[in-house]
Amino acid sequence: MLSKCKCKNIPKAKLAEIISGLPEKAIIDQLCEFFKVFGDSTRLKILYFLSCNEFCVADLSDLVGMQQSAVSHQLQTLRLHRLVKCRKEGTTTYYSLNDNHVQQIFGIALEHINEGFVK
Amino acid sequence: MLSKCKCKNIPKAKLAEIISGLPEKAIIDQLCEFFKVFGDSTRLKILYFLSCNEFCVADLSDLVGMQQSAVSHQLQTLRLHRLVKCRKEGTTTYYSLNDNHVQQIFGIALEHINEGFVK
DNA sequence: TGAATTAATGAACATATATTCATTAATAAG
DNA sequence: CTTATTAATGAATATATGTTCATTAATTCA
Repeated sequence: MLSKCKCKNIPKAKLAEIISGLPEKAIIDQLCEFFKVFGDSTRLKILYFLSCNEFCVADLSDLVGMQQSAVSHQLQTLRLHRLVKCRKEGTTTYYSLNDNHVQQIFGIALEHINEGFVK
Repeated sequence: MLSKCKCKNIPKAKLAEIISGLPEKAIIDQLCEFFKVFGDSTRLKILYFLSCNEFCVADLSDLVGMQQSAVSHQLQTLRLHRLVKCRKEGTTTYYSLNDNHVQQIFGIALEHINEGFVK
């Protein structure tokens, strides 16, 4: 490990500890997928609106200004990642947030963004 | 707004409030970009290692098992998003975390993932 | 000055992904 | 039963993005 590198200012024991502390691939992949979900403006808008109230697909379509199909596809990925849940009433499907972490995540992200203007 | 929708179970006043509360495009785009940075396994690994210690590019290249160029490109994006900072010493560049939110974000994301197994 | 080392950069390529279009499924209403 | 409505799905396309390869820049050392 670290064959070519000249950075020897870290004890081997600590280095081994760091390497063994790397989360296993499955965890990293899940983290990755989780963050990817937030990395799309349409999904972010949907999540914002659902953080205010439950909405049906047609509502969300209007609100985010995107076709029904596009919104439905995005809701599917949000569902698959358990960020939203839905209940059906006749032919309409009402979506709502399923994860209390969404708000926290947004808060931290906004802090980071705001710091960009301060610095 | 909400022309075709039958979901009238929300007062117009509240709806207007919700719509006006939508963060402006610039903010959403920034949020989006911020989360995209975390949506890549190579970058996640880099961030993990940098959360333990500072490392030079060659180190990180070995640690994440990826070519120097790939790591350098990813470090560039991490730098552009102010998640890492660097200091130069001769020809080597040492990178370290620049954002105290990274740990928090990871924590919340891990909570979400773990809940997936409980439910 | 010239060779070696480390990192950064640019172009090309391959893959991933968001959107659109068209269709289907499911339910409600006439 | 037929039509209308709402949402979900699949295929196709266009765009975005990560990695590699090749090169360049900057610094150190002989």
